[in-house]
Amino acid sequence: MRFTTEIAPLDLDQTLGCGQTFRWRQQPDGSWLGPLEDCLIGLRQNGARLLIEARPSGSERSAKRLVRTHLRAEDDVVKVQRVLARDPVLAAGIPRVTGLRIVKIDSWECLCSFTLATYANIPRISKMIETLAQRFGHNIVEGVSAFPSLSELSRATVNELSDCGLGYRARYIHDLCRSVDSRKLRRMESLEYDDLRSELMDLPGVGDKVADCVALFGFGKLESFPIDVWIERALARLFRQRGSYRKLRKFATDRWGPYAGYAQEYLYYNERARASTGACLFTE
DNA sequence: GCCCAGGAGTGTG
DNA sequence: CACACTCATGGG
Repeated sequence: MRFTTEIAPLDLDQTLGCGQTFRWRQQPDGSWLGPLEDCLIGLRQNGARLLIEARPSGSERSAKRLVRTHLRAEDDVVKVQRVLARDPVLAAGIPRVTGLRIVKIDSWECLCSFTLATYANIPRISKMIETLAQRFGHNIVEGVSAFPSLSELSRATVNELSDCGLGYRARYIHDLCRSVDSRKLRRMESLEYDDLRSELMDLPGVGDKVADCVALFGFGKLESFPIDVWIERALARLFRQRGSYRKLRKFATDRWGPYAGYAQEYLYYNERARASTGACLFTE
């Protein structure tokens, strides 16, 4: 079953390919394939129109909602960009990333994904997540499995997790499964950013950066500003800001307030594009 | 082979 | 609070 939905502005390649998600794969024909909950979704962009294919058959009804939630279709990114464009450093580059959207990831999957993302490169992170899905998740269609639920992943021993190539992160995931339950996750959905952040940081393997990533992508807190090595470089080069996580986070919060998450996304995209192609959107 | 990765935890000054 | 050190491993 194929159908369409309208999300604008949207640049699917930028949004799904920039490294904020780990399970979307671009196909040789340019379309994107990835699992959302119990659907395998195929996406192709035609201007403002998004072509959706969903499997297995019978899942089409929920697929459109899944896609719109994942791509945060209701975000008023035009307003976000109008506000952020007042920033003299961001202003010049924003017209080139208008279709780059923050994604919304399932909170449990997001918590695990960014806990795994410590001290590993993106191809490896993707592989760790893929292996966990195949070994402990449930099958969606042939060859594709959903990310394991909390109860599914709780059955894994540390050794089994190590065998998935997690390294020292096996212990983090194992302990995470025993520090969280579905009731706690549901309650965290209702917390404001500050309380959510401190609760996340109480979890094993979750520090400043992971907590902010999970708050942003897993719980949709757009004021969150995760600072990784790329953002550190961007802040140093473009804004002459260096120092502790706390200090840099305060700089971002004071400067971009409720839209810090989108500012982070633009800076992250730019910094990585700069490293790989030399292209640079923002001026110092 | 070498380098480093969307860091976190722990111990020390 | 700031820094140093370790963690376990694979992708580029």
